[in-house]
Amino acid sequence: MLDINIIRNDIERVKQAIVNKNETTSLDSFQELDSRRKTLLIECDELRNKRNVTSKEISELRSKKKDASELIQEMKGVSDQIKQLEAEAKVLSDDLDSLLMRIPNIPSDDVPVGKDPTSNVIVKSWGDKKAFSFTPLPHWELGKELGILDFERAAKISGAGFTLYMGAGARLERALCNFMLDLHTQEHGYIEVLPPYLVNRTSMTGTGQLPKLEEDMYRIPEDDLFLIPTAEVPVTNIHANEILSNKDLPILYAAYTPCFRREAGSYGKDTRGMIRVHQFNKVELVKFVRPETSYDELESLLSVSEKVLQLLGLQYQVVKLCTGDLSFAAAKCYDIEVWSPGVNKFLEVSSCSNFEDFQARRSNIRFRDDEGNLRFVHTINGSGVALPRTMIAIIETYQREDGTVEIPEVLRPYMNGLDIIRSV
RNA sequence: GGAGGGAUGGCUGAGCGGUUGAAAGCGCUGGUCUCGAAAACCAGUUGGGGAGAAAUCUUCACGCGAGUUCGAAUCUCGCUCCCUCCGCCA
Repeated sequence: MLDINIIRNDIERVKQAIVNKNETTSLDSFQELDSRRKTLLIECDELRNKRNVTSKEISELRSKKKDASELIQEMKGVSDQIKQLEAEAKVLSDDLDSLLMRIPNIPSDDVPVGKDPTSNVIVKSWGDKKAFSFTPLPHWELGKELGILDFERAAKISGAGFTLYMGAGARLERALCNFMLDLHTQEHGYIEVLPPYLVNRTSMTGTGQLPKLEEDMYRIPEDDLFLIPTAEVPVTNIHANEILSNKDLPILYAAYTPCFRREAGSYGKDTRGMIRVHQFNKVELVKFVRPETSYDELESLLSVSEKVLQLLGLQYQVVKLCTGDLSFAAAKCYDIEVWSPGVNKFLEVSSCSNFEDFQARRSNIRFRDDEGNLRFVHTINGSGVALPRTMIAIIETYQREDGTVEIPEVLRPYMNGLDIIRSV
C-alpha cells in the first residue's frame, strides 16, 4: 500500500507508475472518495464531540438530582445522526481502502521503463558456458533414464505440472535444501524459520498477493486459507502488527518451504519437465531493514543468493527487471537466471526484490528510529534459491556422455558421499 | 467434536454503565543525589485519524463485528484466538 499522501500530492506520479507497471487500476474516483470521506469524518467528529460533552453534562445533572430529560432527548437525535454518518463514512472508507489495495508500488527511479522482458537489463553474467563434446540432453530425458524423475506417475497421482522424485533425485533435492540452509544460516547470518504452509487472507493481503492474484492461489474455501505461493507470505507476516526495536534491525530469515501455484493463464507454457510446476520447494530469504539501508540490503541479498549458484558451479546471469516486468508490490527487482544446457535457456531461480515500505504498510510492520519516531520498515526478499530449476541446471550441466550425472563437490557431503548418479 | 474459563497499554494485573485512555506494580526514558554506580526520591512513558506554523485542541481504538443506551472496557448477540478437561487422531 502506498502512503495516501503520495497519491494526494502527486497523483500523476502514481498514474505513471500504474501505466509503467502494465496495471489497469483507475484513480479517477480517488479525489472524490478521499474528499467526501474527509468531509464526513469532520462532521462526525463534531457531532461526537457534542455527544461527549453533553453526556458529561447529563451525568453531572443526574448526580445533582436534576432533570436531564431535555438533553437526553436532544442527544437521541444526535446519536442517530452520528450512526447514519458513520455508516456513510464506512462505505466510503471501504471503497477507498479497496482502491488503495489495488494500487501497485511505485518503481524505484533506477528501474528501466519498459513494457515487457525485452526491456530487462542483464547486469551480470557469471561462469562460462560449459563446452560439451556431445549434445546435452534435457533433464526430463536424463531424469527418466536415471530413474530419478518420474513425470508420468506424478501426473497419475496429481495431474500435469507435478514432479515425483525418486531415489537419488529425492536425495539430491534434500541435499540442496540442506546445503542452502546451512550456507545462509552459518555463513550469511540468517535465522532459520519453518512457517505454516497455509495462511489466512490477511497475510496474503499483507504481502500483496491479494487482492490481485487470487486466481493464482490454491485456496481452501471451507476455512478461507491459502496454500502459500512462496515463503515470503508467512515469513513477512511474522512481524505483522509489531513494532520492532531499532537495535534488532536488520532481521534476516531463511525459510525452506514448498510453494504452490496454480499457474493460471500459463497453460501450454514450459509444459515439459519441471520448469514450471504447481508445487516446488524453495529456500526463501526475507529481510526487515531500516529504510536508509534497504537498497544496500537488496544488493547483499542478491549476492548471497548468487553465492549458492557459484558454489554449485552453475552458470547464471542477473537481470534487472524493467517496470513492466516488476511484480505488483516490488519497487525494484533482480532476477537470477541459471543456465540450463539441455533446455537451452536461462531459467529464473530467484527474484530479489525491495518492496520499500509497501508491504510493511499493508502488514503494519514498524520500528522506532533513533529519534524515537515510529516508521515503517522496508522489506526485502528473494529466493536463495528455488529448487527444481536449480536441480535442472545441475542435472543438465553435470551430465556426462554416458547419461550419468556428476554431483557437484559441495553437495557430496549431503549425499552420503555419492559422487555420480547412475541408472539403477 | 463435547463441557468450561479467558482476551485490557512493552509485561503482570485492577477496573459499580457516567472526568477510566484506562489504577497499581514491573520495565523503559529523563532528572535529583553520587567521584561513579546501586538504592531512594521526582517526572515522563499506547497507537491511528483530523485541525494548527507551533503550543495545543479534537476524534477513534480495552481481541473483531453488530446491538442496547443520552452515555459501553463495563450489558446483549455473533465471530476469531488462547487456556483447562473429555472424546477422536498423527
